[in-house]
Amino acid sequence: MESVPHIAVVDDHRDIRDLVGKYLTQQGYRISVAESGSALRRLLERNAPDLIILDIMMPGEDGLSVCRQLRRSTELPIIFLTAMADDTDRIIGLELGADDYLIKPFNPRELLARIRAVLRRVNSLPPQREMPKAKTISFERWSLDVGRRELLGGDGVGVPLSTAEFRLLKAFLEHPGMVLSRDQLMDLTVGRSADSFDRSIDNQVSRLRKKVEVDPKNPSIIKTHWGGGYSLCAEVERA
Amino acid sequence: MESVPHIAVVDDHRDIRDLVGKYLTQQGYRISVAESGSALRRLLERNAPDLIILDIMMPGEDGLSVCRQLRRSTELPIIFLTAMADDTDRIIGLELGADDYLIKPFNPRELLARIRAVLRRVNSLPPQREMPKAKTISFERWSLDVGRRELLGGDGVGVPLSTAEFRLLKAFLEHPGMVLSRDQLMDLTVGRSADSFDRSIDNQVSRLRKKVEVDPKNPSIIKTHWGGGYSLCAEVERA
DNA sequence: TTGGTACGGCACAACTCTGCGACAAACCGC
DNA sequence: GCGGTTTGTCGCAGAGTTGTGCCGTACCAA
Repeated sequence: MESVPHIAVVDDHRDIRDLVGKYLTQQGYRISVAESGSALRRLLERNAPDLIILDIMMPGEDGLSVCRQLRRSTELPIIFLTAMADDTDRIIGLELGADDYLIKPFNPRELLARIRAVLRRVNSLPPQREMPKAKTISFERWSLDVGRRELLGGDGVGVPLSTAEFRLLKAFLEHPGMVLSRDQLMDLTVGRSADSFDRSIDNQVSRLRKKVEVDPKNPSIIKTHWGGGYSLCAEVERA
Repeated sequence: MESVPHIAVVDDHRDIRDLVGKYLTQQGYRISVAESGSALRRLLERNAPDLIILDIMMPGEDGLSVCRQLRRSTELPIIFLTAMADDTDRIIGLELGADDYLIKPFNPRELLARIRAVLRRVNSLPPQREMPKAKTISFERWSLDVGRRELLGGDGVGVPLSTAEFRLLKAFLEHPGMVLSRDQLMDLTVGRSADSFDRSIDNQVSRLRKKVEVDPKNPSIIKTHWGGGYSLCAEVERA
């Protein structure tokens, strides 16, 4: 989570999703919403969040079973946010592997504080001894050092990236080959949706191409899909 | 944490200590009790627990300041257990770096569930290898004497560092090359999270640069990453 | 070919983020 | 408590980045 933490809000009530989503967006988080467990699973496939806020009482699959299932495969932090007020419910929720449990009606600032507490714990980075960096993603003749936010050329020369460029490139590298619409790219980089005549992504792509492509006029790495978006066209290797 | 988790219970009321202690012992934990912040500190020296349960309202030093102080030096999980029921109190507690917050009167089973949730998270974390305690860390033409909290120049001249400066520098030296966000730096230095308009880190960086950089206006050791944070840009060597 | 739309790139304006001096609040040893 | 030190806040100036307008070009559908 080098950029903006990404939080998924799962609740069958639109107003709650909107409320929580809006508040957390305001607080600088990137938000995805889902109205059911299956919607959450679709979301996970596309774009895994750093934390999940989960309602319990939902029609169909309930939050507890969603949690149980998530825990089988992941360690994603989960915070229950629900109207069930009974001690026992809280205990069951926590026993299922949730990280925290907050009761509706809730104070948004408390939700925020709890989110931060959980993320703080999850992200606490262990001290590193050496410079050799952990996570780098290689493609073509480049390698992106995610921790250091630096793009290294095959010749070992570093190209400085701006924040937006870094996020954009990271978004591409995390979805290699996939055609990403401007809207998705906006979502992945700044966490807001593009209004219809937004050309900012085009611009960022252009800027990024200038740094990454051999011949920016004839891009070979970041391909344009007319009317669709862009895609990264390269073998990527994570190390 | 080898086999049995060790939990410290800090509360000025004997009955609470006994109650919680007994219950948790029954549940298979190893318990230590302390009736005040200073008692806790003595306990920490002898035998560090895996988790601390902390009351807020205590005569003398209150739980919040105990928490603040603990966070400066450790990442020990802390759960507040207290009668203060106000939202705001909870938020403050969590912002100070606590992991959870439970209100008296409480259901022991909920306490247990929350303890488990926190420990589960902590233990599932990175292999959290203990860093061999280095006495001094060298970089560029400096060496930091960690024990004496003193910065020695190549010419043997010592530069005094304030506490915050020392912590900041240490944080950088322990994560060389990494881009650290203000939030992470807050975490690493004072153990609390930064609210969005916090500029204190900028200031500390500025102050530190004045002591460390050859030309503070054109920093070469502590680099700024626009929109991202700061990073230490130097070979470090631990001894 | 022609019209309509989407994209590329340039340049500039607006904006956001940062550096840092100054000040005030908090802290600390006495 | 008291004076010195340290640390957080405010505010402004300056730096760097990002979005927008514009126009030329590429692409698609008749």
